[in-house]
Amino acid sequence: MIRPAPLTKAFFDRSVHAVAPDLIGATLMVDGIGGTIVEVEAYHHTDPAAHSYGGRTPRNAVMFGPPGYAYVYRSYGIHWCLNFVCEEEGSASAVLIRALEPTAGLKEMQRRRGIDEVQLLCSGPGRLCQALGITKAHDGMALDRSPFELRARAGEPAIAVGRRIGITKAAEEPWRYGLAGSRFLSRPFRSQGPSIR
DNA sequence: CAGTGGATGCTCT
DNA sequence: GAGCATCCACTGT
Repeated sequence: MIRPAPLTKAFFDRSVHAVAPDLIGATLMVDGIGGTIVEVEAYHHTDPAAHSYGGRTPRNAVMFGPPGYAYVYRSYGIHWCLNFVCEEEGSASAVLIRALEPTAGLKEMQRRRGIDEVQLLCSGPGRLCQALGITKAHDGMALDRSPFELRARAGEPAIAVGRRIGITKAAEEPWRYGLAGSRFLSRPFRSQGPSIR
């Protein structure tokens, strides 16, 4: 059996618009718990919706560092959100991880989330961070080392494209990517949507 | 289902 | 003091 290749820093050393769709179908684990990435959003440094758009601050500092690191921030005072920092001409871009299909550590995820429904364990950026135990402590950690474990997808899945969720600036940009037809998305994509691959 | 509003904390102006 | 890259509970069909 062929084991999928680990995602190295070189994988993230590309445009965020290339990395984001390539993450669909990849495996994300934290301390052995996680699943398949089924939904992400790209935030380019020239994008008004990106946290880095207004320049470097203490919160977004990791985005201005090298690619292949986790950027974690607090959302609405309650939730954590996980991003993967990418390279774009030495600037500050990142991919927001929005949903996983849980495959490993279901019982622990259910305990952390306080629910049993597998469908709702990781279907949303806040939910998946709670399920995987991601907090501010993971901000700035390398993605190619423990506790993170990332593996490339096998095959070429059909990828749905649509507008990003929950933002007001540049809301019309089609920079949300999902595994077409997945039951684990945070929200469905419009119809079959425009699809790539 | 769709729509609404509250919880809650931190960052930046 | 405003504004969130969210989630959940609740309402009304």
